[in-house]
Amino acid sequence: MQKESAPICTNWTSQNKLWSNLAEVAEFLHVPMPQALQRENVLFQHMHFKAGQRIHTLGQNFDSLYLVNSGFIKTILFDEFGTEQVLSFPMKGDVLGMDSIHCAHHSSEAIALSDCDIILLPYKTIATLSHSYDQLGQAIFGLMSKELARQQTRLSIHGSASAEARVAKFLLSLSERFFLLGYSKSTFNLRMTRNDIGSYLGLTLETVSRTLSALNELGLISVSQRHICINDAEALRNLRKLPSNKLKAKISECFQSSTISAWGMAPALN
Amino acid sequence: MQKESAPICTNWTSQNKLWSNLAEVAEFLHVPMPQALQRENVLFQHMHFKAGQRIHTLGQNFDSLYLVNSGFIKTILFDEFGTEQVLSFPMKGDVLGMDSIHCAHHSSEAIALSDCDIILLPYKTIATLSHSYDQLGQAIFGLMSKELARQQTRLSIHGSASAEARVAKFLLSLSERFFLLGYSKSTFNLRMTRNDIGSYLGLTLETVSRTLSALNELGLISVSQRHICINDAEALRNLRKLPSNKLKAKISECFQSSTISAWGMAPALN
DNA sequence: CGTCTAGTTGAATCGCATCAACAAGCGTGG
DNA sequence: CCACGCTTGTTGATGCGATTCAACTAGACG
Repeated sequence: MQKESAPICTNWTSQNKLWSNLAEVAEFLHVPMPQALQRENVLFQHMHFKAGQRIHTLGQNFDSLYLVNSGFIKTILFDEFGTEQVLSFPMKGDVLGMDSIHCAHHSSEAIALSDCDIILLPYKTIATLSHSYDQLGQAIFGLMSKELARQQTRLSIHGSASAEARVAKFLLSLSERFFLLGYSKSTFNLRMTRNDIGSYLGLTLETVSRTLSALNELGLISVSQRHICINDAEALRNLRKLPSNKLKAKISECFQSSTISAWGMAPALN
Repeated sequence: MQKESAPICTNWTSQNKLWSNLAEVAEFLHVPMPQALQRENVLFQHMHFKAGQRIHTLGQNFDSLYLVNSGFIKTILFDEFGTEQVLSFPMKGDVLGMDSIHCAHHSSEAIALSDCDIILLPYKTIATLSHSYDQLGQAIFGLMSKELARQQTRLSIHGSASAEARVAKFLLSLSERFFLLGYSKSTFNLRMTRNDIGSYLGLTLETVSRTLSALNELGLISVSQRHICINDAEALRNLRKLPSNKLKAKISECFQSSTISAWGMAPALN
């Protein structure tokens, strides 16, 4: 259970500023880099944020996209009554701010959940570069499109899935993302509070807590505070809903045994 | 209550095909058209769909965006268990298919809710044009960004709002969109079923039906089948939740009068 | 005429939110 | 050091709101 004090950043020096050239950014975005542009001398500024700081705030002028080089972030939206809704948990390689391109001001906020190193991609620069460097423009199209598709599947989850299924899917998606970044897919630390998770999933923090406890009791995961260990990814994937409390009560009325084995993979039960 | 047999299309002939030039498409997308391109002779094909037909289907090769010239559409996503989730109700001026740019196949389906005239915007053409015609590329960025922002507010509604508030917001947004297209903002026909609305809002069709009835009884709207008349948009805007049934029951126990006036604007009640 | 789909309405149930009490972790300051 | 407040997380009891199941009506269509 590593202390967070040793950051994983590669090209990190103790200064607050650092610059990346176009080739580095291109690699980050998985865009092929044509020879003709190899000597383009555009530089992109890095910015450093401490945990809790805002990368951008509601209403702030929009002039730049943000590429996450290291660290963890949450983005939030405020509804008409001022309550906040968590939209995403960006991490290394993700791009923020695309939802604000269409207007002059940011419609959401982004808050660092840990110390972060962020690369600024001024929108004007990106737009200009897209001329001569069409693969970049296409890459941005691709990024936004993927983001749209992700939001759509989130919507469908919000629409229909049970609390258990939502939490399970959330854990699996984190697991997947950590894996793609080269970390363990089965054990990791949550960077956000139960409240944040609840907001993200459309649940209350109590429900999230209870659900994690339930999955823990079933042995599908092991939870202790923010440390998560996924024991049975397949079961999580197939999970629709846990047996209802009433059902549980009835069953445990019958079998007074204290160790009741694997229920929870509900396809059979539902 | 007009028959639908008289379409509103302007440049419609009885043929199934028709072509638009770049200037027309640009105007549709509200993109300024530079002189240099005035004589660009790109043509965009129209396609005609009858109500119930699919504009594109799940898994179909992606090679084109779709610009709605007339008619009403729903787009749907299938979750892992095959149940469908309504994603949007595009109408005149909206662009479909942007969620599939990032991969070779459509991840969703689009179904015509009425007869439709659709302009095909081949993605390759758009991408190529974006070179020389940078405002077009920016416009696409803008469209996708706006779509992202819209999805985000939908997510936040799904997360927190009551059934009444969701239905109210839905009606208001339709009203707004009709208004922007030059139709009445207060009276219109729904083109989709209660089931579609429910799926779109994350509710069941019964709940939608009940909610519409309730709003009707309160006089905020008038409903009769698919015909909607908005009587008090302001009240709809401010609506958080209706008084609970239990509360209602209690109140009507006390006042046995049959005409109980305007409750429903719940800010005071919540 | 019967059949099918769309919509309405009622009654019962369930899942999650709400309210509340409590434990654990953590920094602060006496 | 412990006392203190503060945030985060856990767990229990209760109730509301939306779902579910079901019966019924109204149109559309052949």
